Amino acid sequence: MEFNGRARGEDEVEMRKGSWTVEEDLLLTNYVEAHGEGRWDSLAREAGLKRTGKSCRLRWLNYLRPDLRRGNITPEEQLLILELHSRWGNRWSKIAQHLPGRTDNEIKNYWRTRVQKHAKQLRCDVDSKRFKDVVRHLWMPRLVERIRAASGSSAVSTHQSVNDPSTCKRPEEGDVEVGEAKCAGPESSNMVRSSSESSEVQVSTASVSDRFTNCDDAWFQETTGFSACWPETLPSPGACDSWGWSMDLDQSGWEESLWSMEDIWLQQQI
DNA sequence: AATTCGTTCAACCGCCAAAGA
DNA sequence: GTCTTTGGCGGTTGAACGAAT
Repeated sequence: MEFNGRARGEDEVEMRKGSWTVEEDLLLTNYVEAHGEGRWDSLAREAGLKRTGKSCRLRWLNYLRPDLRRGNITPEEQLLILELHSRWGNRWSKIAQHLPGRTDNEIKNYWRTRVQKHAKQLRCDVDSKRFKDVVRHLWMPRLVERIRAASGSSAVSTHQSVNDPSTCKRPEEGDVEVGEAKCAGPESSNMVRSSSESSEVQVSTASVSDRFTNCDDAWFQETTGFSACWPETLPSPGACDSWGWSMDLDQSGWEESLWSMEDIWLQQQI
């Protein structure tokens, strides 16, 4: 355990750093439950914790508060993160506001460990158009499919629904507002509202997936800023280099069961 | 069994803006 | 108007752990 000294008036208070002990967690939890959040610096002192206010705040928000959601990021949450990140970039706290029980730190870690890993595997920058296209055309449809499969409804041919205008459906009057855009479909139970940054935003995982399977590229580009450009003909599995990718997408573990290039190629042939 | 390597995530750091003195 | 304190945010680090060799 590390300490750092800090002058406070006449007192030289030694601040603890590093991992929190069970006793510290108890002290903080009991104090916050009795007195509420806020005034973290004085809270730390009054609770008898030799920690900075910032450290206490972080510990409470990221680990101790009772409404935290534990466990793996679900496909619905993944889809929402991808969607919101495409809109807002690295605004982790803003994104976290739309995932109840998840912290900005958790989402940031998810992005860095999972999403950036895929970009690295594809040998492209996470902010590049190519990677955004992969997210939009491979990853998100796959997530939608998984969500639909898990919910028991009939799976939609994602490629067709995204790219064939005849099967696409424009949002209609009365559909649910999502940011500046509209989407059709039922609301999920974890719908949240935020009125930050002047424009009211409503986002739900279900509405995002519905919108994704029901809408066309132009509309998607309008609402997300993605420049959709599904290739006219996809390369065969053995010809990935024509897309500039030498990565073997058949290998297992590309976001669990994310589509292999062969899956996509086969769909193209149907 | 021991060692190396890769991944995950809790915690820290630095910067910035808002509030208060 | 200026300085100080406080809290919030995004970026980064490092310990812990599991998998691979």
